[in-house]
Amino acid sequence: MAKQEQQFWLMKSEPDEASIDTLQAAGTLPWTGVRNYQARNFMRDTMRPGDGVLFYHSSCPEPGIAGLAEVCSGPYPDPTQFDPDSPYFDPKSPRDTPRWTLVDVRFIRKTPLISLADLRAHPGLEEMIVLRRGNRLSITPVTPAEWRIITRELMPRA
DNA sequence: GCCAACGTTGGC
DNA sequence: GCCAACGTTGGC
Repeated sequence: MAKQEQQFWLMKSEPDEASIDTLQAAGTLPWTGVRNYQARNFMRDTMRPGDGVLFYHSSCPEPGIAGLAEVCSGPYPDPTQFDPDSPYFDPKSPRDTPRWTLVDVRFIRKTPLISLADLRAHPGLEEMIVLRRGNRLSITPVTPAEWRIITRELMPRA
């Protein structure tokens, strides 16, 4: 069987809810709460264990990449869609054909914050989806070239 | 708090 | 299937 190529992603999280420190403390976290079909489809159809993840802090005083993680499970139903006490409860999601799917993410390491300004200023990152005007997608693919630039040139040590 | 961008909903 | 209204995201 041919070895699958590693893929790369940027995943946004609001640090008030789950920061890189939350992930570090937990070790792994289920990526709950995604309620956007495009982002769900990435988790359900495309992500694989071992894929690299740029952990991004959004909607906070210092938005930017705060650490590295990796996908560590296959897709499975997001349990919060069935929990009436959860803010992510979706009463329209059928039990037998759950609407929302997630993957687990494992902590690798924290990094000094790479701000949006840092990303915008760095050659080779101009096309990153997260930098596009009006972008709201919480999970976006990162190209191997972008991953290499970010992890090798913007993250000191290793 | 503002507001641009964009996804979703629902009437028709 | 169109599209206006509405809600949410997320940087600033």
